[in-house]
Amino acid sequence: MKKDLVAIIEESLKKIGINAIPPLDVGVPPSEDFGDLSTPVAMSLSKLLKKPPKKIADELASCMLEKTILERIDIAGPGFINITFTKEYLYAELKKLLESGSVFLRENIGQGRRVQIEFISANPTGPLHLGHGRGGATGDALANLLKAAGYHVEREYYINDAGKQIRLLGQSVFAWYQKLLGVEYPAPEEGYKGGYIEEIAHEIVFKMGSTYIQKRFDEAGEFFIEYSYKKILSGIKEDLNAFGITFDTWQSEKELFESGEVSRAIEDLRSKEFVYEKEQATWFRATAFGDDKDRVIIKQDGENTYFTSDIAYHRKKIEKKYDELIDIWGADHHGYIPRIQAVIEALGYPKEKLKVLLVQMVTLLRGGKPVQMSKRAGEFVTLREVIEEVGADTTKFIFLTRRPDSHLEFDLEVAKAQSSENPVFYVQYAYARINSIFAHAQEKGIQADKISHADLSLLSHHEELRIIKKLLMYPMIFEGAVKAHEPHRITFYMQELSSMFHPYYNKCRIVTDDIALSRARLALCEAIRTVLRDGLEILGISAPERM
RNA sequence: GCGCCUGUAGCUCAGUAGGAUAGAGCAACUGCCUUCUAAGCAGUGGGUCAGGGGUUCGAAUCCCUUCAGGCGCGCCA
Repeated sequence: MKKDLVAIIEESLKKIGINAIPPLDVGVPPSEDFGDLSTPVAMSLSKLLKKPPKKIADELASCMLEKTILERIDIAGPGFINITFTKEYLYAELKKLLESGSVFLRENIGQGRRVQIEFISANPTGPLHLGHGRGGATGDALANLLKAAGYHVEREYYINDAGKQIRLLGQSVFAWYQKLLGVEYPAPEEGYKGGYIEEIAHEIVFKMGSTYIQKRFDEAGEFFIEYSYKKILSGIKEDLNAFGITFDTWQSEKELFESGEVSRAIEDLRSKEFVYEKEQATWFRATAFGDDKDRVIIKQDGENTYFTSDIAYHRKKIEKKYDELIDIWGADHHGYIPRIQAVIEALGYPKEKLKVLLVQMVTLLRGGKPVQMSKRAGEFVTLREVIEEVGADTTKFIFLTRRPDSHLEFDLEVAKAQSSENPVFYVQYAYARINSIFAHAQEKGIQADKISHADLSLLSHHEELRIIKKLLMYPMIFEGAVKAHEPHRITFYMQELSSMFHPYYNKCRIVTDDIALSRARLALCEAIRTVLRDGLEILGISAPERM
């Protein structure tokens, strides 16, 4: 719909002698009475052409008038050009939608370009919490969205299975293990304290007995570290499975060290003179690329920082020649962006190669009161608990009705209480309802194959035309969501479409004795179902056959 | 102190890359199930877009500033 109009406007602009065509702004007017689509192009050209907007609009309109798909062209307000399509055009486009389904709905914006999206990447030192859930829902939906738009998308989870935190995890479990066997052993300072630490220790006692009793940590540590993080990682994978999120690749940090990629990355930067020694430490010259200060990569004690492996990790990613890299981070890591972009540039790539999408913090509430969370103290509500309490679809939907950069209050009581009237069910119910209509139609003997040949011109009710127009706007919403990397636009569209379908259902009976009309209406339902399915699939939310 | 994000209806949030009369859900109130699913429908009320300046044909949106909240500013991750 938008594409056709843009083509017409461009052609008309040329006719009135404008060849340098600016990016055309086409949108939906504030009121349906104004028309189907609208453009302020006459106003934006006014200064350039030194003519009043209305005059330009008049000239454009007279060129556009000869187009047969346009029913009406109105010039309104300060110079808006409002256009209304003919019914014939709407029916023809609806027919295309019915015939080609997602091909019609999804603009091929990616053209096969390769994108990698890295998200969640929570340390395997404890279970996932709600913040990871938000990052997960967002990353997964964005991946689905870009894939639907013709990108070749890979989802990656980066596993921080090396370094200090993971050792601290092993020590925490080790201390519990000794304690369970009656040996007094000090828990590490700043160690992990959740109940899951004790559980893992129990498991080790059960499996290994007293093999490691009264050993020193540096004798037994490797076993405890490995066992613990692998256990936690498999728990994370189960949680992700319950949340309906999958990854294509899992990159281990440890492996980056073992394969020598970390040292190669450092040597690479050193050879470019972006790495130097100072005060018994090794530094990366981040200030050469606009960061506030240089950053340590090898500490005085000879240990690497987390940043060191991140350099190697991003080097590895960038050398895989993706067209675009997207990292999704919690907003508390925002200060880290200049540093990692400095790495990208130091490696000889434009910093735009990596896009970091920040997802804001989630405040978890129960009945309006904040739930205190501290990972190390072991006090937190896990993602799994939230999924079990309010449901995966509802949880995802709540995340996907917000912009990523909005601070989110997630009230467990509200999410649960609204459950029966939650907008997610409103959308899913529309889908289930349509299935039910089709089941009923089949009982009445209206065959599905006849629906595709329905006489769509019988869809003449005001409600029906509104719905058709809404359906035809989907590609436009889709395109906007893809370009802005904003899946939530799809969510809002889904709600709007559903809010047209339900009243229609109540007002106009779909299956009646009038076979021809029934077929036409079923065809419309089929189109709605197609769009709902497409949108829900992108959001990663289930489309239930019945409810 | 500096940096990033946020401030829109009682609550939770949208507002399409500056466009027309600022929207939705929830909550509140009134009606509707012998007909394809009432997780639905029809209707009512609800606003100093945090405050103040500026940019221009036009600002919730861009710039400056004040206020409020969140998060960062490690040889932690």
